[in-house]
Amino acid sequence: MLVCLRMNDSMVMSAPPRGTSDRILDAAEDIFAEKGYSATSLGDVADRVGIRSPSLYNHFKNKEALYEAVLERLLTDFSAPLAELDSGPVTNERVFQWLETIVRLHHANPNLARLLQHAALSGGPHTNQLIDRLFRPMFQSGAKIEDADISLFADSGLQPWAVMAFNNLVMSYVTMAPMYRDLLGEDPFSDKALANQLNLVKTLLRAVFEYKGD
Amino acid sequence: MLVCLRMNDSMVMSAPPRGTSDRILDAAEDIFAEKGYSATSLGDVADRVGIRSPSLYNHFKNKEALYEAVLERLLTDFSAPLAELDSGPVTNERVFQWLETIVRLHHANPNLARLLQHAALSGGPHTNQLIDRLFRPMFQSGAKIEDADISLFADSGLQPWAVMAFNNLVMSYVTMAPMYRDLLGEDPFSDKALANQLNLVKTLLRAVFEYKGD
DNA sequence: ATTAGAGGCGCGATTATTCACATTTGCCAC
DNA sequence: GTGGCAAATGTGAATAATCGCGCCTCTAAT
Repeated sequence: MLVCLRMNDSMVMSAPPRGTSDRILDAAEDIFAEKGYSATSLGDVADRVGIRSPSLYNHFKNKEALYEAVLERLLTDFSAPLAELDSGPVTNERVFQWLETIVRLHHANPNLARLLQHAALSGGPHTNQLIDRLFRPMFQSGAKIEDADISLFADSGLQPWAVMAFNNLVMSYVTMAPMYRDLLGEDPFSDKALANQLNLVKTLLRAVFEYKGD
Repeated sequence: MLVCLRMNDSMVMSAPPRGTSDRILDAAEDIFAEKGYSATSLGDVADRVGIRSPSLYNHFKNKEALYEAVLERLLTDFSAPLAELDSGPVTNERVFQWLETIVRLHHANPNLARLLQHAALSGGPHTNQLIDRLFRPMFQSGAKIEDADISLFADSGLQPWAVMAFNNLVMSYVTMAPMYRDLLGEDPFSDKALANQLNLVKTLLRAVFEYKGD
């Protein structure tokens, strides 16, 4: 027996405004990020969306295509803010901006870091795609270093490793978050924790800049 | 047709000296570290050992018990060298030793870091066990900080976060190793890379110690 | 001869994927 | 509005592959 045959405006507004495809992407992103590609079952994804797993195939060709779509959406979200920082010479100030940007991005959505970590661990075929889109721009951007403070690691050829080290510092905070919660008894994604992380990581960067070698 | 009915001494020496149980542990450790618990199939483990998967049950009760054994062996390997550092007051010099020790340990066997990262990502029931055995001793060891240089983060309550940051720096180098290989074109586990990593991470620590705040 | 350890067989559960079918939705002529 | 039609989107059933795991047999070394 049907009670309501027609929807009025208020019902439209209270309903989730996102399409099914987007809701599938949301659910799949979370579960892929948590369990990795092969341990994720399409049944789990479908359950979270509230549909049966065969219905997924109305929106995505197969599991691999769903993963690619999740990755694509994440990469575009992260690439845009980072591309802004790629113009002009690399200065002391710009490095601080870059660091603060990636900290805030990964706090706002931890899933890219988690997906990347899964890919790196398994060494699967998705690894290269992530490298090309996220990391290679950081090194082959024609950006020249002009600030003398950054020359600490430049001499010894350690600079790319140092950049990756700071990047890992940020990403591992996110991928280790459940452990932080249990170990230190604090929500690692609270505003307070974000401020802590920003403080810590910028202090570290400042120490590097002000440390004039041995 | 059997050609050799009895083994002589030279044959014993040329054969792998380890028992089947140990070879299973070796194989399982690698595969668990690579794919995580649920994505690891006992068939893969058995294949690498060179036996059929039901034979595994002659040595381990089930998949979970095999994982526990792998974890136990890794934890004992890592706990011993770190326990040495836990006696006496925490000095500047001792922190450098701790850092060098964990870098060398994780280079010698990257699997613990990978296993830990998988556990942290999935937030599974193994996480707490790892926390208790690896990290909690680092914080609740009655060790008192005596060296004034370490007081940088002590005031702001950031110290445990700073310790975890340096720890993550080391572990993420290992868990991201495949990505380093593709991105920088170098073997991340070569002796040269180990020296690089030690140089970088100790420079960072020295910078923190010599940086006297804002 | 006893026994540890390996192989073969197969059950039951889960997985990705397909297919045939039901239902809803957007749209257009009237 | 109304009727109808096609496309989009849902469902249950079925398939083939894989997985963890138990049972039984065989073999080789003590």
